[in-house]
This record gives sequence, structure tokens and C-alpha cells, in this order.
Amino acid sequence: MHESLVAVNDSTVAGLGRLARFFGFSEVMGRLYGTLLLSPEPLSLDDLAESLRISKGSVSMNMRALERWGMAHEVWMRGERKKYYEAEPDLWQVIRNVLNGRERREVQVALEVLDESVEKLKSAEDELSPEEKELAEFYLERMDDLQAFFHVAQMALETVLGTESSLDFEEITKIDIG
Amino acid sequence: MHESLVAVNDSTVAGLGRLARFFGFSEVMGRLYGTLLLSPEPLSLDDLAESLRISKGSVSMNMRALERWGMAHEVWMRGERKKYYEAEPDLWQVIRNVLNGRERREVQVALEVLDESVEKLKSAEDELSPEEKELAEFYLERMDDLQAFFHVAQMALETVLGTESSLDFEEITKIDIG
DNA sequence: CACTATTTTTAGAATATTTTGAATGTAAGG
DNA sequence: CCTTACATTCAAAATATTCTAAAAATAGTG
Repeated sequence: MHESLVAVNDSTVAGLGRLARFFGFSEVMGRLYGTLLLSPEPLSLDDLAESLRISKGSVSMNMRALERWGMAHEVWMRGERKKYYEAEPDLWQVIRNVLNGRERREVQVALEVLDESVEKLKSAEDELSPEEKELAEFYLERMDDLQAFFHVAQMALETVLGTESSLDFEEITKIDIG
Repeated sequence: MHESLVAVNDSTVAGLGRLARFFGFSEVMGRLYGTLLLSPEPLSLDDLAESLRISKGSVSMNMRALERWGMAHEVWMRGERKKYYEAEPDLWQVIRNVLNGRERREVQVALEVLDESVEKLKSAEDELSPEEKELAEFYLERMDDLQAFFHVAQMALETVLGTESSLDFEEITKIDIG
């Protein structure tokens, strides 16, 4: 294979490995995704293990994770016993899968915890000493800031998630962070 | 201290620890930030070590990291030898610091690498066999997708970074991901 | 300038994560 | 069914990360 093709493959696989790490996935997941993305044909577990020089066990586990996140899909090859995979090529679909399955829940939980905290502070007010009351006031201000923050994050998320494969950035840029 | 205040402090510190992890920082950084955020007074390294039950060495290192990221600031206390810190309370300022110092560079590098890849593939065209040529075509399509993706990411970043402390979400929602 | 309170660095210990290869499980083909 | 070609699981080993406590460095004070 020509040097240029190898070089481009290498840097792309490495770059997607970095990106995966950045998004809190294992580097191997990103590299598997990259390998599949640059393959015109679906690849088997053995193909992938050979290409990335890692054990088949690792490939199996990481491919299953990729599948769960909708980053890769199994492909049936006629007359073949092996499992074959191909990458989900729509990067925005991938992003939406991840945001929907992970960030959304995180933000949801954060907002719930903040609500509870505010509730707790308000209903305990009577039992507090003057100093404690002052601190509770301070806490409430900070809870407010955090709530505002997560609220904007939630709006941004819902906006991205609410778009079809072709997200119009006009939608995103209308959230008031103030 | 009243149970409710302790509970709110605990869950907030834990939550910000989670958030820090999510953003690729150490959990301790997030917990330090949370502790400072919920303290009306600046805290010393010893205060923080005691509050989080971790070694002073760890506090020192992590606080320096927080400072580098503009998530906390040193505060001079008259008549005190110790260093005191307080949290940067503007979460959007924190986000901008991080995006500006990290994501921005990442996206920049990614786009440069992609440019190089496209260049490499185009200039190697003459030397390629017919099969290789076909693969190069395929690679170019994928590079295109990746470029489009990072380009949108770049626009979104620049939009957030270009806002003052009060980001108008209208700005964000105008980027065309198509 | 030496003393002391404090922070920073660091090397090693403790912990957590990832990787691997062998054992086990599963299903297609005969 | 039995065999075989594969995929998956798992426990041990390798690696990476984080934490600590003690040593080194720094800076404020008399």
C-alpha cells in the first residue's frame, strides 16, 4: 500500500483515539472506530485485532461498547460465519447518541440534586442558628448559579438532540446563558 | 454544623468531582473547587486538606492546576503567611478558560492534520495504482466528513469564547452543521 | 542572616485501569 | 447431535494513575 495512504490512515486512527479519550471513552474504541471508518469493506474482529495489533479479546469488548453507543453496526456477510462491523459514518448521529445516553442523564441528575439541596436548605431554615442561617443563604446563592449553569447546558443539549442529522447551528446559538 | 448544610456541601462537592472527571480533570480538582465554592471565606491548603481528608501535597498540586485553569485564585490575607484560595464563581468564565486553553487547540490541530492528509492524498494521486486510487477517493470523502465536523465544532467554540460573561444562547444556535 | 512556617517536589506505595491469552460459551454446518 | 469456527468472558499480568509522606525549596520574620 502506498505510503500516503498508510500515513493518512495512521494519523486518522491516532486522532480519533485522542478524540475518544477526550470524550471519556477508551482510546482503543476511537482507534477501532477510525479503522472501520477508513475501511470501504466491513471488518471482522480478527481484521481489527491484526490491524491495531491488539488482542482479540480487547477488540471484542470494545466493539461491543462501540455498538452499544451506536458508533458501529454489525453487518451480515453472506456465506461468512464471522461477525463483521462497519462504522456509523454520520458523526452527528454519533454525537447525538452519546449526548443522549450520557450527558443528558448527568445534567438531569445534577439538576435534581440541586433541587433537593435547595429544598433541604429552605426547610431547615427554622432549625438554624444565626451563623448557620447566613451560611445557608450563601449556599442558596451558589445553588442558584449552579442551577443556571446546568439549565443552559440542558437547553443546549436538548437543542442538539432535537435536530435531525442536519443540525442548523442557528438553533444552538439562541440560548441565554446570562 | 446543621445536618442539612453538611449534606448539601457533601453532595455539591461530590457532584463537582464528577463534573471535573467528566471534563477530563482529576476528581480532586473538582472537589477542591466545590469546597472553595461553598466557603464564604478563602481557604488555606491545610483547610482544604483537612476538609477533603487528603494529603497536603495533593492539595498543593491540584490547587496549582486549578489556578492555571483560572478556576481558583490566590487571595492575600493580611497578617497571614499561608496561601489562601477562593473559587472563581463565574462558571461560564471557567468554561471559557477551559475551552480556550484546551478544546480550541485540539480542534485546531485536528483541522491541520486533516488538511495535511487531504494534501498528501491529492499530491500522491499520480503514484497510485487503480485500487489505491479508489481507496484514496474513499479516504477523501471521509476526510471531508471529519473536516465538516471539526469545522462546526470550531464555530461553536469560537461563538462561546467570543461572548462576554453573559452568553446569549441565540449566538450559539446559529451554526449550520448540515 | 538564621529561623521557622509554609509550600512544592518527588520517589515510592497504593489503587485503578487496561491488556492479554486461555478457558468457556455459542451457533452454524455437516 | 457432534464438530468446528468463531466470539465472549475472566482472571492474572502489565501498565498507568493517583496518593502520600518525607525531603527540599521558598519566603516571611525577628
